[in-house]
Amino acid sequence: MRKRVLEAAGSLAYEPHFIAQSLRRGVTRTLGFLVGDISNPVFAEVIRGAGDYARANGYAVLLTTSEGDPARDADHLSLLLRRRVDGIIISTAETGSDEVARAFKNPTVPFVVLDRDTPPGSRVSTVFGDHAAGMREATAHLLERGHRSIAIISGPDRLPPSRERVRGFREAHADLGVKPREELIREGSLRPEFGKEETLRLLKMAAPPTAIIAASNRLLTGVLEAIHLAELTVGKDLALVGCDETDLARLYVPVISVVVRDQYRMGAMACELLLERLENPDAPIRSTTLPTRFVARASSDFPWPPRGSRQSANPGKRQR
Amino acid sequence: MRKRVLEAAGSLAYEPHFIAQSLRRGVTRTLGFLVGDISNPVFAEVIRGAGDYARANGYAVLLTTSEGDPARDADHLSLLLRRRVDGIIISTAETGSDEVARAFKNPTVPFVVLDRDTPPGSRVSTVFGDHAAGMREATAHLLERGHRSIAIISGPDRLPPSRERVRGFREAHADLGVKPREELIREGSLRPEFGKEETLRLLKMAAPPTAIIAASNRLLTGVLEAIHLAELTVGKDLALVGCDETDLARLYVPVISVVVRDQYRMGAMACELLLERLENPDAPIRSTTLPTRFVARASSDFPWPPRGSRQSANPGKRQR
DNA sequence: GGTCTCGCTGTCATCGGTGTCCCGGGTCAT
DNA sequence: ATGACCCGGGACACCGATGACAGCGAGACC
Repeated sequence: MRKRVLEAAGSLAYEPHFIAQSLRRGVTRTLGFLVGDISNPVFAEVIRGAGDYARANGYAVLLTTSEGDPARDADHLSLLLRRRVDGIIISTAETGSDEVARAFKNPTVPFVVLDRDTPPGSRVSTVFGDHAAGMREATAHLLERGHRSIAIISGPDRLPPSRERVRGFREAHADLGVKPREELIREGSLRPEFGKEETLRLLKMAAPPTAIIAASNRLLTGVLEAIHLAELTVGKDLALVGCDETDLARLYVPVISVVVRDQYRMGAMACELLLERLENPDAPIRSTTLPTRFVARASSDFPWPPRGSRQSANPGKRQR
Repeated sequence: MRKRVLEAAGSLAYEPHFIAQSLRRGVTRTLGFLVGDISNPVFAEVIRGAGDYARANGYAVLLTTSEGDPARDADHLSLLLRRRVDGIIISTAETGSDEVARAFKNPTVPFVVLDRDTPPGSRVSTVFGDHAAGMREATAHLLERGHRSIAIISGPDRLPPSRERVRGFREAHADLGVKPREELIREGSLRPEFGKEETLRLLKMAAPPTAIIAASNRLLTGVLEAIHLAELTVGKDLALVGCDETDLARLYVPVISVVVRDQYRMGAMACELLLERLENPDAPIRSTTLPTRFVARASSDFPWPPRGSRQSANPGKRQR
């Protein structure tokens, strides 16, 4: 009997009306994905990871991007809720918004937060990258090669990836009993211009750093711009380390060492945590941390001071 | 009276149930966006352009990506239709799929096709970039600087951007009455590996090209890899031109000349054409072409043969 | 006073799927 | 023979918004 019905349905090319199903079941099988900054190339992979996982489980993804504007975060959040998405993956703008914080504390649908702090009392799952570990490796690598004046340019302290990267940087110094020079730690913003300005400032110092760490792929572009402006050469005049596997890092000359994370997996993991809670409403809130790894390359993998350089103990007097 | 009702609705925080509205009105105010290749960084901008325009008009965007697999194109297309999107923007994989072609001929919702051929008899709007014009400029620029052996590495002939770029390349030669060397025109695939292999092959020739044009941003990464492998230097041993404003092009040393298009506008335009047909069901099918422009930079903007080079008329014997 | 026009109210069907309930007929075990 | 049980089938309510329509009372005008 069942078979006969299915056959008939097949021959008539019957497809259930998705909207009617949604109305009846009270479930749309649609997820919202709110990214703060889609112009960051690494997000393409996160989106792909989340989208693939969602689709494999019969969910579709509504994508919105707030371009770093916290007010838009809130707008898009309510837009997604109005559209009755079943759950939301969110990686907000640099600055948080009150409305978003409120939504975290009293969520109407399950949330998964990506690499962002959640206010105390939040009832949301989280996925973090273990950014400190990779940066610790990277810093250790530079220290081992002889650098003692390492600069790190990072985003604002309130963003976990930025904060954790600085933490890893400090830990690596502590591991070796070396005191980092505090004036070389520049935290502020993820905008490439910040990377550029801070690098220019660093390079103008009496005792400039011998190595620079750009603690985000977007900062790296600014740092490189500044290095070009200063007419210095990476791998010769100074060592450089970036974050994330981008075309730029892979194809720059010299190839740039980076701290990498598995973006695709982050997206898929966020989606997994979300679906877990959707399929089983009383599943507990979970938090996951995914590893990061340092990849040493020509931009930093050489002894300091370089062989045959006229570099003194004070690295300030650099030849061109 | 009307005011009193609205006030009451406001004070009760009443929000119409989106799904019920969709069912009743037969319209979801949701668009589908199917991109063939989301790992291409330029798509982030297209997506942003389309998303912004859609949102400004009360539409949301369901994003799916087929990662270059034509079978997935078809799957995702039917997925979008099952979800009752009101219209679809589509930039398919490299190879077309029969099902997709059929959908173009007999669309159940309005379609806008981005930079892709449509089979004869299609009833869809299209948005193209004027890739030939930009490439013609780029080629003329190289010819003016003295190059007579210019190679172009492009995607398959069936993709309009690839095909048009080669066309522009030929036109620029014809404009100056110069015959391009046919063996330097390499059409095949957009995969970076193709760019790498073809570049290696070109550089091994008895009379290698003095300038290389990578006719896509993804090919550029492969071309650069090959140039590094061959231990040549861009801007000295050969001139290089790429496509699209990427971090890599902007920050490579030397800065890479590129043919650029306004990605954001392409996305917004696609969305505009789609909404035009949604708001007015008997609006005619429209096609738009958006301009491209060549930006000359250090990687190509120098006379050939370079000053003080021992380069002969035959550019094959290159010094390192 | 009668008629006409408004504006407001309440009722109902519809969009399409789906869970529930009930009924009748058949099978099986006791 | 009787009750337990299963299966097919029909009827119906419901999800929430919304367009249509009828009914009704108030005010305007002749």
